Amino acid sequence: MGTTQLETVPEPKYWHLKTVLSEALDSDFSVGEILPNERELAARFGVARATLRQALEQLELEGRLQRRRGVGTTVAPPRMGVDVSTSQHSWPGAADDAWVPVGSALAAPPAAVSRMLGTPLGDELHVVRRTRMTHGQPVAAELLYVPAASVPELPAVETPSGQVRARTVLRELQRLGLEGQDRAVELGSARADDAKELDRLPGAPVLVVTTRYFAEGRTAAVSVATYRADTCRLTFGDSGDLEISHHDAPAAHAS
Amino acid sequence: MGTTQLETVPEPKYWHLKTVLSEALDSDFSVGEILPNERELAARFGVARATLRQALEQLELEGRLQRRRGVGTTVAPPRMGVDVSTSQHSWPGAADDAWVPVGSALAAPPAAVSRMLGTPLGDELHVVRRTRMTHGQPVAAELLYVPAASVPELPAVETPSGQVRARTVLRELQRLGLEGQDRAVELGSARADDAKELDRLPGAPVLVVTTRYFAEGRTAAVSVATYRADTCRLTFGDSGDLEISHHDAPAAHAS
DNA sequence: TAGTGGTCTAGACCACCCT
DNA sequence: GGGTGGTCTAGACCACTAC
Repeated sequence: MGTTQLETVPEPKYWHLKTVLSEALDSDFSVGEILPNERELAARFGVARATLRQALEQLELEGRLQRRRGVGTTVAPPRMGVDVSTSQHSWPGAADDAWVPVGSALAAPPAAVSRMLGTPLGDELHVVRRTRMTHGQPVAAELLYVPAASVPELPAVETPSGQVRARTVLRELQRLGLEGQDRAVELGSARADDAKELDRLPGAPVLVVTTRYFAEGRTAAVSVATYRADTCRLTFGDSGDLEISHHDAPAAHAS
Repeated sequence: MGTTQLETVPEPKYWHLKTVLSEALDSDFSVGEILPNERELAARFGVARATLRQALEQLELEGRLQRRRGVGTTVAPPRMGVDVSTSQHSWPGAADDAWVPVGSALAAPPAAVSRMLGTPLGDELHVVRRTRMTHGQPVAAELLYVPAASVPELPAVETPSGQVRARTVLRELQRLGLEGQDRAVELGSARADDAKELDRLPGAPVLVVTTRYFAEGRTAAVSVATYRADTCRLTFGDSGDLEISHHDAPAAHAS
């Protein structure tokens, strides 16, 4: 291990701060413990509050910290594994899969969803809102888009328009023979309504899971589920008990 | 008494700004086009540069923008779908799966990896670095951890320690009968070395895909792959041609 | 060398939670 | 009311890229 590096790269302060804080979290704090407030931490490290906040934001993004306005900053528990495996060949709302129907209404979907469903842009369809709970905490908010053609038996009149109607739409869906589904995951930021559902601020980072359900030779429904990125690790397969601490642990670097 | 409360909730400036910019991107700009610089944009909207930057950061997080120091801010193309489906029952490096071996060395893995492999903490093992290219762009950097027990035929001496050795380790891996694998996805921030590989700044948001490979009744190898979160949408199944524009499009809100 | 985004500062005020 | 994190400002300097 030769003394390789010159002084070439001045590391940003917030980056160094993040490292220091991360190590402090490992050694001096336990889960749930609250940290000193931002003004004091900034003073203690001799930086501006904005700089300190940049470090805290990174740590929150990595799921190490949890910050709540009016309360404080606490050490977050390890991320929970949330199973999103696609193996189960069943419609949403079938065996009750930890999702709780919240409501339903007729509305026009975003353009991207229209495209996937092959419905004319601006066409209204059933939109079912559901929430996924794990350990008593909301971890995901979902919008399920169901074209009227997929639930032909459903009365066209829109009377209940609430939780009751949501259950009705889901029940009607089960009639269709599910032929397959596929899934995509990407990073997004929470819309205001999803953020509220997830107990986060608007713009919070989320993992967006888009699922297409196939039946009768076409895309019969589309689900857009937003998972809290700070608290969730999405698992595919039987890796639910995987325990990953943090990706930024001291790493082995291959040349 | 029709006190229809307007504006009881003042929307943060950066949030409103993000919305305005997002719409402008849709209507007035095309992919690859460069935006006015930050100082001018801030002046044009009558906000401080820091506030404008908060909006730009959000848009970059959502994959709408791309910013490069010394160059400018450009409109990003839609995210590319990257297949990470686990169906293919093959070891990494088998049918050459768009991954390019970069190097290999002996090193001690992070604690979380040791735990998954069941190797003593601090034990050295083979660490293979690979890069995944798509459309000529690097989209992912991977560290593949292989315990010596999984490649018994490999000479213990560490001579080549480069790309040659990486290929050797991968070739030896194929000898084992792969019994299964599972996968987990979570949000992380790029370490300095991964960031360099991905042509991003340290701390850039990445999707971390952790894969466990099972053989001979145990976990025979672990892969930690970090994908650029700004440019990639991870797809599972045959949804590679899915085209999702942006999750924040005008949405239908169910009650 | 000129222009870009990235980092940093030292303040101020606001929204929210608790007691 | 007192304390927390969230937003915002108006500057300054630095690192990088391209010409």
